[in-house]
Amino acid sequence: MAKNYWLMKSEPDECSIDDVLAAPRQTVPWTGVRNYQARNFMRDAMKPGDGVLFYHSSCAEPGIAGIATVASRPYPDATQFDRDSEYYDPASTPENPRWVNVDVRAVRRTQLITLAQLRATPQLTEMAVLRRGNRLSITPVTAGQWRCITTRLVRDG
DNA sequence: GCCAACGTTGGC
DNA sequence: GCCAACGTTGGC
Repeated sequence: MAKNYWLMKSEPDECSIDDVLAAPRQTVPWTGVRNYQARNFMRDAMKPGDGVLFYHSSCAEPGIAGIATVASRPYPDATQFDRDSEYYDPASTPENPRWVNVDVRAVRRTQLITLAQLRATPQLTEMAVLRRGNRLSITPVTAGQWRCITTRLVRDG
């Protein structure tokens, strides 16, 4: 099957692209997703090797800060069973887990492409993350959008 | 801190 | 199944 492409939001205060690059094997488990639509993307559509635009949100300069890749199949999110975790879900059981995550491996940090720059790019006006009121932490990216953005990154660093 | 937008919850 | 209330996200 062909590669899919995704945009994944992370608050840099929690986990920045540099944090992922500094992690063992430059890989982190993408835990804590508690939205069904975002979960379903991981569970049903993501494959190892898919391309990821690493987006920094809820920060001074929101935008795409790096390139990453999906590094595992989906598996149960361990934080849902951890009573001490802010992501603990008492309604979920190991026999019937509600939440899953994939692993994400950072490929490289890039020059920041700001939200304003994304909005100003005519080829990107249809990007899901730019839609009004969008709150999804994981959104699909088309091959054309991926090409537009990564080409720009190759050109500008 | 504000607030628009949207998801979830729970009473009915 | 409806829908109001509430909570969360996330840019500004």
